[in-house]
Amino acid sequence: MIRGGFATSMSFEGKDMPRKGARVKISDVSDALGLTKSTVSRALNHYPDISETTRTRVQAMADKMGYRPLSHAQAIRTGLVKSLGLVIQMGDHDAQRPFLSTFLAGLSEGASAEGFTLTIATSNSEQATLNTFKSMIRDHKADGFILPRTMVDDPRIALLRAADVPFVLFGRVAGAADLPSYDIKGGAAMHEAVEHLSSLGHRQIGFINGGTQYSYAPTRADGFLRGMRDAGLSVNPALIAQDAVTIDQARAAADVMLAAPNPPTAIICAVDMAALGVYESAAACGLEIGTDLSVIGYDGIPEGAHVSPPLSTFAVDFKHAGLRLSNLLIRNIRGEKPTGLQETATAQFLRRGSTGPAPHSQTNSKGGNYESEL
Amino acid sequence: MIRGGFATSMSFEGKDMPRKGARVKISDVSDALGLTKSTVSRALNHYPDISETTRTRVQAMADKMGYRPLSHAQAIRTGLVKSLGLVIQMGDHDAQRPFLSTFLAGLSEGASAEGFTLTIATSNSEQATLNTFKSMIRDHKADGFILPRTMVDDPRIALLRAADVPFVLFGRVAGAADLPSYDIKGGAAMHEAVEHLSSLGHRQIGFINGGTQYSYAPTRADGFLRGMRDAGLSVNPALIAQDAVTIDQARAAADVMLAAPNPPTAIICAVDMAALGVYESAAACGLEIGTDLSVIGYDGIPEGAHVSPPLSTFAVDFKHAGLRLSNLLIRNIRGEKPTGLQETATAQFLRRGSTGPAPHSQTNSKGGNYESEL
DNA sequence: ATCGTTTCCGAAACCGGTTTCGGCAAGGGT
DNA sequence: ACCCTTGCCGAAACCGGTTTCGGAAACGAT
Repeated sequence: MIRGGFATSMSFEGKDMPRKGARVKISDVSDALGLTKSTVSRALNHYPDISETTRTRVQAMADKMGYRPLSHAQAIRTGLVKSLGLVIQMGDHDAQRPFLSTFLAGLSEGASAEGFTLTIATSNSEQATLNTFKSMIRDHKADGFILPRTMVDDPRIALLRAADVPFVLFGRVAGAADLPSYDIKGGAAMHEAVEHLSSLGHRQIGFINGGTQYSYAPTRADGFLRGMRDAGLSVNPALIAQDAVTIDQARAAADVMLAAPNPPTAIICAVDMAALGVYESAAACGLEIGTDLSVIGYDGIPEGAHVSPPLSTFAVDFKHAGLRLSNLLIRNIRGEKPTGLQETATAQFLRRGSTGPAPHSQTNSKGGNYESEL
Repeated sequence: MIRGGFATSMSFEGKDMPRKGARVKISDVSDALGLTKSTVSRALNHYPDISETTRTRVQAMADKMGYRPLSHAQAIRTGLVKSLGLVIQMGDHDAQRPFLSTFLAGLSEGASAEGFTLTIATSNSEQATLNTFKSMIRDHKADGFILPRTMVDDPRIALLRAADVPFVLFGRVAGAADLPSYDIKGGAAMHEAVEHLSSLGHRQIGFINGGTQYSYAPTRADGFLRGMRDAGLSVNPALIAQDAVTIDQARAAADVMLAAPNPPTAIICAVDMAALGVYESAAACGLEIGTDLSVIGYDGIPEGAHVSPPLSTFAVDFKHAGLRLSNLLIRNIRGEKPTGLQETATAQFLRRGSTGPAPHSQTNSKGGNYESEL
C-alpha cells in the first residue's frame, strides 16, 4: 500500500503531485487518469464521443480530487462567464428597497443552484442605467440580465435586444409576448381588493395608482376598473390618482380625495408606501383607519404589519420571484425559446385591521362572513 | 481619400477589419499599429521597457478603437478577476435591510470607479456563509471580500486569513489592528447621546444594546458607560439590556425597564429598530415619547423620520461607508499594507422629536439651549 | 478475409490576453 | 575602431480551459 505500483491510480502522488493549497486544474485530473485534458474536458461536458465508462471514471476522479473548472478560464473560449447581471436604479423611488434583500436572496439562490453568480451594479438615473448596461455588455460581465421594475416603454429592452443579450423581465410589458418574464398578477389583486371592499358594503372606493411609467400601473388600474364593473359600482374619476409611490405623494392624493364632494369610504393603493400615506392623511382628517376609512395596500412591506391598525395588503413573495427569475434567465441563456419562459404568480391577500365594514352602510355590516369568498 | 495607401494607419480597413459589432481585441490594436500584441499589452500596462512615444501611440489607438481588455481573459494569467465579493447573511435580523440599497450603491460606485464589479451572494446561516466564502474563494469569483457586520469572534476572518484572500471589515474588531477596516464611531455616538440627555436633565437613563455577537455592541456599551461617568451619572444595571435588534425584542426589554422601581426617563438604543420597540412599549404604558420618555436611536433608518414623534437618532452614511470600503479593499488587493487601510467616520446626531427635557426635572428644563454643544 | 463504419480518444489549435526571454540597434566609454 | 551597456521591441511560451480534426481500434456486414 505504501510502495504502490508505478502506474496505479495513486500515481498523482509522484513528482507531479499538486502542491498543497494549489488549485487542482484539469491537467491534474487528466494526468491522474493517464488521459489528455481534452478528453477530460469533453467527458465532463458530456460530449457524445466519450464512452460512458471513461466518462464516469473521469467524473469520479474529478470529484475525488475536488476539481472545479475556473469559470473565467472557460469563459474565454465559451463566452459564458456564468454570471447574472442586475442593475439597480436607485432614487426614482424607494419602493423596491424594502424587498431588495429578499429579492437578492432569491436571485442568489436560483443562480448558485446552477453554478451562476450574481453581478450587480447601481445607478442614479435612467441614463446612467443604460450606460451601465452598455459597459457591462461590452466587457461581458454577465451572460444575461434581470430587469426589475419593467416600464411601459422600457429603453433597457431596446438596448438589450439590439445587443442580442439574454434578459428576463420582472413584470410583463404590453406587446412583448416573446420575452422571458415573471410577473405577479397585480391586476387580479386589485380586482380582489374591490371585491373584498364591496362585500364589506363600500361603494365609494378610491384608487391610488403607482408610477405611470411602470408597466404595473395600467395593469393594476385595469384590475381595479374591472373589479368596480364586476361589483356593479360606478367609478368616480375624482377618486382616482396616479403616480403616488411615496408616503408624501400618496398623502397629498388622499388629502384631495377625502376633501371631495363624495369622499371615499375605502381607498385601494397600488403600493404599500402609498397606503402609509393614506394613513397620515386620514389621521390629519380625524378619520380612523379600519372604521371610518378602509385601506388596502399591495406589496406586503414589513412596516405594514407594525402600523396601527395593521395594513391589509397583498403580499408578494419576492424571494420566490428572484428564484424564478434567475431560473428563467439561465434557461434563456442556455438557449430555450422565450415562449416557454414566462411565468406568473399570485399576490396573497393578508386581511388585517385596515379594512372593515363601510360606515353608515345599509348593506351587510358584518364583513367577516365574506372571508370565504377570498 | 478613397484609394488610401497600402500601409497607412488606415490599413485596418482592409481584410482584417474587425466585423461590425465584434469586440475589438488586442490583436486588432496591434495590427492597426504594426506592432505585436505583446508590445501593446506591455504598453497599456505601463511596462518600463516600452518607450514613452510608442506607449502614448498605443494608448491613443486603443482609445480610438475603443479597446477594452476582457477582464476574465486577463484573469486567467493575472489571477485577478476585478471583482469584489460580498456575502450577505440574511435572517439573523433585519437591521441591515433598510440600508442595503444605499450600501450597495456606495460599494458599486467605489468598485466601478476602479474598474471593479460587485459579486454578491446571500446565505441563511453562519455555516452557509462560510461555505459560500469557501466556494467563492475556490472558484476565485472575487479578488477580495467586504465583511459587513463584523462580529466579536468572527469566523469569516479566520477563514479568509487562512485562505490568504484580501478583505476589509465594516466595523473594527478588538485585537485585529492589522486588518483593513472602516468603522463608524458608535461609541462616541452613545457618549454624545448620554451627554445630550444629561443636558436635558435626565438622570435615569436606560440603554438597550444590540446583538452581543457583533463587535459594535461592546463598543457602544462602552461609549454609553463612559458617557454616564463623564456626566456624573450612576449606572443602574437594571436599566441595561442586551441583544435587542428587533422591534419585539426591544419592546420586551423596555417593558421590563419601565416597570422597574426606578424607571428611566430616557432610553438610548444601540439600533433604531430597538427604538421603535421602545415606542410600542411606551404606548402600552401610556407614556408619551419626547415628554414622558425620551428616546435616542442609532442608524438613521428612514422609518425614524415618519414615526410620531420623529426619532432622534444618529444617522450613519451607509453610501459613504460602501464607497470607502470598496476603495480600501481595492487598495488592499493591490498590495497596500493594511496598516494604512483603516478609516473611521462619525455618526451624525439628528435631533428630532423623541428627546425632550426630563419630566419633573429640577434642573434646566429648556434643553434647546444646549444644542450648541452638539 | 476484406472493407467500410462506428466508437473513442489523442494531438493540436484556439480563446484573449500576459509575461519571459532574447536579440537587434543605438549609445557610451576607452 | 571595438566592446559593453542600455533601450526597445518581437517571438514564443503561458494561463486553464474548450473545440476541431484526424486516426487507430473495434465492430459489423458481405
